[in-house]
Amino acid sequence: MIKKIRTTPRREASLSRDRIVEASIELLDRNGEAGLTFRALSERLATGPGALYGHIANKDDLLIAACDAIVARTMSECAIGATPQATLRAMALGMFDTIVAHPWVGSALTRALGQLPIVRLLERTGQQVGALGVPEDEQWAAVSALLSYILGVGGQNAVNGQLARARDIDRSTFLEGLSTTWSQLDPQTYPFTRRVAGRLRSHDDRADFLAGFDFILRGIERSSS
Amino acid sequence: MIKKIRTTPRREASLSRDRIVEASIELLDRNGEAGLTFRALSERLATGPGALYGHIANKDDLLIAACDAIVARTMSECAIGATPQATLRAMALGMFDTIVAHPWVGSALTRALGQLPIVRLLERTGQQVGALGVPEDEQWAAVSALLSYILGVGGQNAVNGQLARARDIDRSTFLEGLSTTWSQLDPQTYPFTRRVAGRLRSHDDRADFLAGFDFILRGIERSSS
DNA sequence: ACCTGAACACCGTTCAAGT
DNA sequence: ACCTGAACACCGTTCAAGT
Repeated sequence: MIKKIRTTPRREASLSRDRIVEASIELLDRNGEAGLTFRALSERLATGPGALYGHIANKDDLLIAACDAIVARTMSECAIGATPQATLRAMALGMFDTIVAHPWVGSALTRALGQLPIVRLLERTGQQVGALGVPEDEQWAAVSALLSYILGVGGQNAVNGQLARARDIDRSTFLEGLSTTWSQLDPQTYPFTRRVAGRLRSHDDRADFLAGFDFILRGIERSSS
Repeated sequence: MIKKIRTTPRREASLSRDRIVEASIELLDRNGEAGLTFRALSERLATGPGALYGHIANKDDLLIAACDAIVARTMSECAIGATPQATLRAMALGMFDTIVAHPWVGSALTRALGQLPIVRLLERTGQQVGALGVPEDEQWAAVSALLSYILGVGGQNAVNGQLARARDIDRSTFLEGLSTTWSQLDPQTYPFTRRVAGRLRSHDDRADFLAGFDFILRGIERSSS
């Protein structure tokens, strides 16, 4: 007896939350936040848009789940340093780099208030701040400052990346344009902005990020000693 | 001769960018980011959705313009202090309060990279950091740290506010829920989060914000002295 | 029990037609 | 020159019907 030949390709596996999240990440990485669509997603998974609602609550839920998968990976990969400061810096840089690689993670994080991806960051930050010797009743302030900063820069980098994709401008031409716009501002009301306009093109986001993180660390150390 | 009686109400004024922005702010304040719709907006202005495109480029442009109107007002209202530190703190608190009052401003700001509302913040911050005595080549790092922090907290507060509106939960019941969720996490992997869960309900966002801002200020002072 | 996909109630944006 | 508003090309989400 001859084996029956399939006319439609076999589905890789049955639909599951994990497969949906994995496919979402691919779509988000390829086309940014606009690339995640229930129609595109269901096509990729060879099903109908309605089927997805059996495994996820809605689009927000899906985006946060995708974000959490990426954050969990970053947390497990970034190094534990010799000192709490080093561990915190490694985590911060790890997040910076993943947001550069997956800009949509930056905007997803800002919308995940209190949810799992944020809790992962909160926990690691909290443990290291404790190890730093900050008294218990000052730990929350320190942790929320560090986290707010990471999320703030992350959000900026997200725009950076999505803007770069939207118009398919490369980063340096965008900065070039911003630099000329800023240098044409009124010198009376915008002296500082005009002054930094020139240096905009050559600056290093990653170094600036780390410098800012170190300001906060130093401020924390100073206040608890 | 009898005056002709109008059958439709007279338009207040002809369509203009300012009137559109003003109406947008009212819609955003009333119903959040979801409330700003070209249909709702054109109805409010007694015109068709297409007419708006004569005065604004697209929805993003409109949102940033509305955001800038609010930020400009805040900048002009917040006090100039006796010291650069005091002025910076007043500006930061002014932004915090306006974002609490207009949560959509928080998310609009994050998407306004390099645009007018950001430039207003950048300029004032830069001038005060200069007055603080930070050497020229370290000013950019200090300014971008302070700004990233403000934008980071602003983004969080925006979610806070929009989340409160979406489900019409009040803030304390939301924190209550988060507090119980966090306190049920695995004690082995989430000791810090569990520990702070209890204090979540009673904490003061505004005080935390200021404490974090002061960490950065202290870090800046320390590194440049 | 789970999937399917047409249908619903929306969006932002465009553009021929009007004034 | 400017406004009008139907039309276009999409969304997220639902739900009767299928298997």
